[in-house]
Amino acid sequence: MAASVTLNDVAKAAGVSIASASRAINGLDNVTEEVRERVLAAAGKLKYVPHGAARALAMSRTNTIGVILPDIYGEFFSEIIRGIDVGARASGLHILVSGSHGDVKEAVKAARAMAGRVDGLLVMAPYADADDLSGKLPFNLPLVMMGGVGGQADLPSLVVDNYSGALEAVRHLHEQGCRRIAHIAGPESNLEAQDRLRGYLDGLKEAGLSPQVLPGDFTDATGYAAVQTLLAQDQMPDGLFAANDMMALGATLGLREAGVSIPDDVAVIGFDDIPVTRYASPPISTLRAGVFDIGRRSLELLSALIERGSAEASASAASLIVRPELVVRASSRRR
Amino acid sequence: MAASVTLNDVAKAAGVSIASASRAINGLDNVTEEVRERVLAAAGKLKYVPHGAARALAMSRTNTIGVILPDIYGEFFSEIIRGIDVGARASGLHILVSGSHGDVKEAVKAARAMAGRVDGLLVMAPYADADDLSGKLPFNLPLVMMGGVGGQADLPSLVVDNYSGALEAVRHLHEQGCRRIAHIAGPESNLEAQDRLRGYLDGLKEAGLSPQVLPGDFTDATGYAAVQTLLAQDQMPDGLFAANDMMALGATLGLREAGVSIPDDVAVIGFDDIPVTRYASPPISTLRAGVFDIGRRSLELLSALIERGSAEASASAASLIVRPELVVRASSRRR
DNA sequence: AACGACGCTGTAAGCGCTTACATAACACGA
DNA sequence: TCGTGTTATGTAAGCGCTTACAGCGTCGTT
Repeated sequence: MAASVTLNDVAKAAGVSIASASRAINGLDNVTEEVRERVLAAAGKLKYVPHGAARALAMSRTNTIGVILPDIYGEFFSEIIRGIDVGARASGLHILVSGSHGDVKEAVKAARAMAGRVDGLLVMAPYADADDLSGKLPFNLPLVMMGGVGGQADLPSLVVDNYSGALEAVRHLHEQGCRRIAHIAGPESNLEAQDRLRGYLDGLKEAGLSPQVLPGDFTDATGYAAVQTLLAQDQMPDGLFAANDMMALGATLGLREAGVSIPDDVAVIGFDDIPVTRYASPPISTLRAGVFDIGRRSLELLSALIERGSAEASASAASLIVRPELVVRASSRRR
Repeated sequence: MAASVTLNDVAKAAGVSIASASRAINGLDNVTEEVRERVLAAAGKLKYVPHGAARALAMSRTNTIGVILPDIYGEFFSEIIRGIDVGARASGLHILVSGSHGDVKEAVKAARAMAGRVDGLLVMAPYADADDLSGKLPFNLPLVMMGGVGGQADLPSLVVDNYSGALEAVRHLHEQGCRRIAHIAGPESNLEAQDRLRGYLDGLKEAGLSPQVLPGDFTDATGYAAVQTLLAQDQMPDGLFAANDMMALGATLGLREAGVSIPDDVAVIGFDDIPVTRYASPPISTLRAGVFDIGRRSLELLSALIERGSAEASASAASLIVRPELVVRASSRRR
């Protein structure tokens, strides 16, 4: 079914041995110019294309890295992928992506399927029960975690300081004069969401305010739903911190529909700084986690691990912690 | 570096031949229960993970399909990928993605790199000079084009009827009372953009209006810039058709800043129906190309090609044409 | 009791490629 | 002229896996 013309065919057509053909095609220097030309000519005529799997098997090198994300689309992951893509191009690597759809088992399955097809793994698995992962993932493949792991996280990783970010969000709203600050939380089993919730709670305690937490799952729909809940109660909050931007977006949509003024009646802030926050009306304040950079830097880290022996390097690899940056836009700026 | 424990190790540990080990692991029925258990136990203890490349080489089957897009991030492509992902999961396939960054040569390079690592290719290459492609791509790999090709398009493909869509957009604006309808075009070398431009021009002719075309490159920045140009001229248009949603988004941003009312002063419509159009304010009218479906259906088509012998199937594969659907939102609805 | 049929297991031949090693060819200085 | 170093080429051994085929023990049948 697949590519039928092999290196052997090329070698025969050029009248040389398969070894010479291989050398000529790979640009090694120990071949006569004449042979090289003959081989390349033959390859061109036959439309020869090297067989990736065979090459990978022979060299145990794939020049491909596997990427496992909860999902592979949507603003947030798209931005991560962009970062990875940029890094990968710079390192001449290809990427094999897979979505785990929020399931640890799926993530493990995906990782297993990638074994032997990639030189390293970039994994984001913000699952609370991810102890499984650490045990099952590393079939001595270089691995970089994005965003922290459940169990004993001794893996090299790039994590966002979600707690501090959330704290900062709350402080910001407080400074803007908000006194009733509600929080739309992320999925309960999501580690990042948990940290953001902790930051929120501590922030409110610090300010001496009483918290209100609404459930959410990181989608705009739940942000919208949360607002409906709020609208139905006696007193609206005057500040709203959503655990991510998509929910903040859904929330502003709901507020706008209800004729609530942002930020005057309710100040809103999200988390992540995905591109769409800028187009919203009003543009949404957020904590810039540098999503793009997380992707790019993770890849660079992984790439470095691969270059070295991986095993030793892996041990030395510090876990980088990214401190998110407060980005104040119209949705929370009161004058 | 990579996975070190091989099937051979497992076989030895289980005290059986490598063939039996293979059979046990792959769930074939011709093994004693006892042997199977021994093998699986050994595999578990040794943390054996099958080597993908080796398996691929031996079976000439990868269960992976390659996806080549101009870019692999951003709302539009993200949506395509989502469609592909959904389809792939349904068919038990993995996806190897690559961005061609708007360059035919890159696309070809990516495709070559995928040879032997995928069972089929899903390609989007809206380049005007894509004749090269048709010649160089098909190393007898099943292939489905998304969105049409430059040269003689005898390849199975899924294309959007951009011309009709554009025509419809113009008619809609006209019906809403617009009499000076400007167009923000896509990249000149982009086939889809060309068709949309043609549709626009024909639409204006049909309505007896005179056209005004502004350059763009599908990014929000150029949509914004186009509006600046318009604002600087004597008379603003009262209708604006952007060749894609991102530019429409940038345009509305610019108009809003300038205090121009949408849709009363200027009615705006985009193309593609990417998710963000719904969050914009006002929500943007557009032509729903069913981006998600294009991804999913392309994959299904490809998957079918792979199942059959590919070659013959390829010939019979009709090119599906998707007619975009007008979605009217607040940005162009005048009452 | 002998024979074929049947089912499990092992042996070995690849899949297409790279690469260590052997070989051959050639040029050089002595 | 011969040995030696240098370089181009070929041979063959894998990389880890699947799978056709052969081998062999068992059982049912006559």
